[in-house]
Amino acid sequence: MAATQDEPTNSRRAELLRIAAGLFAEKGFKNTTVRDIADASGIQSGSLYHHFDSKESMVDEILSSFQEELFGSYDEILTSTDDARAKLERAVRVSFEAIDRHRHEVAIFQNEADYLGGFDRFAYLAERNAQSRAVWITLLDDGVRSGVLRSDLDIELTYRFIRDTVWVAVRWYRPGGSLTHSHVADQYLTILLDGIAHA
Amino acid sequence: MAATQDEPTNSRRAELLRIAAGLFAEKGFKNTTVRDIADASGIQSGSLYHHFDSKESMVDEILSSFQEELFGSYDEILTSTDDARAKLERAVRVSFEAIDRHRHEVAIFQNEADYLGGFDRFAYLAERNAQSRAVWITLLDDGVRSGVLRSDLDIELTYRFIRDTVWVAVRWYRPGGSLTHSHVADQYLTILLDGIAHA
DNA sequence: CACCCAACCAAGCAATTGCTTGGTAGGCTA
DNA sequence: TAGCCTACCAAGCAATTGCTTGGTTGGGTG
Repeated sequence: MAATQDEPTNSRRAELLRIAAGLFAEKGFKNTTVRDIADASGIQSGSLYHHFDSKESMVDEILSSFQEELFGSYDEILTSTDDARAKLERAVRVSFEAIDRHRHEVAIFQNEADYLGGFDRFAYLAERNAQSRAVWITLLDDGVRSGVLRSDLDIELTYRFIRDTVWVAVRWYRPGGSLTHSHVADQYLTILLDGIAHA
Repeated sequence: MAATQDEPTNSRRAELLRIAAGLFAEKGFKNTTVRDIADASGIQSGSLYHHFDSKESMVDEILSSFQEELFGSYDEILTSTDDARAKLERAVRVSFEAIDRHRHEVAIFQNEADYLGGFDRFAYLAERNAQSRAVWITLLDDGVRSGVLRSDLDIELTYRFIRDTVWVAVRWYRPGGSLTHSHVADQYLTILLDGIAHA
């Protein structure tokens, strides 16, 4: 797991990471060459190695710092005093917010977690995945127990459906477009909670 | 678009395609080398070129023949005499069935359509995408018009949610596992149509 | 028996890959 | 003014890539 040191003079470094994240998200990690990143940054490929150890270090920093922020938000929800339904709604909204503010990072995680997870260095990705599952299962269990959610649900399957549908939105959602992330979250919660069938 | 010629002696060819599909689905297209495919097939990498023009030809055949089958199923549904709700349910079930029977092909399409779509040769992927959208939008419109579905739905967003949630299941669904594709379809339709909230 | 042909091998080529090396420009500081 | 440090360049290396080439094998067919 990479250290995310926000030292005074890392603006250039941070910019290079942003550029790399965009390329990784768009073309895939392996499919993006260090020369691609260098070209997009207006420097030579070798110059990247003044800032970073390797291409792997770049994704590492991109992913780990994003995950840290995201799970901070989840923790806030879990420890809040909201009721089960409000917590579930907040978790969904926070996720769409993450897509809005960090679409490159989300896309990279969605597309590359399987591949990267194979390396020791990225073992934390699997841990984060388990942690995320724990959050959602807790929220769903609480929902059923408190009578907010239907009791005939297959919790495990429901978790997968929510997780997948929320995060896969990163494929088409574009910040600044005609849809805001909160509008998308509203619509999604409507469908998820009450279904699309006429009452 | 590749011709899918089922000539008498193409068993070896078909087997190589199946092996390639598995690798493309698991590791990605660009991330799978012709040597990987050859190793998995027990032959030399050069020998693949006795059967296929190029690595691209292989995905091409894999994807185009799958798409042909899938859209045949969709057409059957559209031209059937079922009511709006039954058609929608059938479309969902057919999709989960496709995941069950052709998970490699589905996974490849989900993961590589963006990348491959950039090449002229794979322009048909975008056409198929549009065709698929037309199918779902038609089903949803009919549903709203006939009163089966709620009229306050954002049809475009609803389409995206259904499409994404259905197909993304290929990431975790495993044929022969504890869940059958029809059980998954049942649960999904329950959530989709009636929601997860307590009535 | 002579021939054919599908299926393969062994070797290698040109391009692309991640990364290394030795050096330089220019702003800041003691 | 001397020294230092950040950010970079120019060149290239070893490995890997998709694909080509010329040749071999062995089961069938006339």
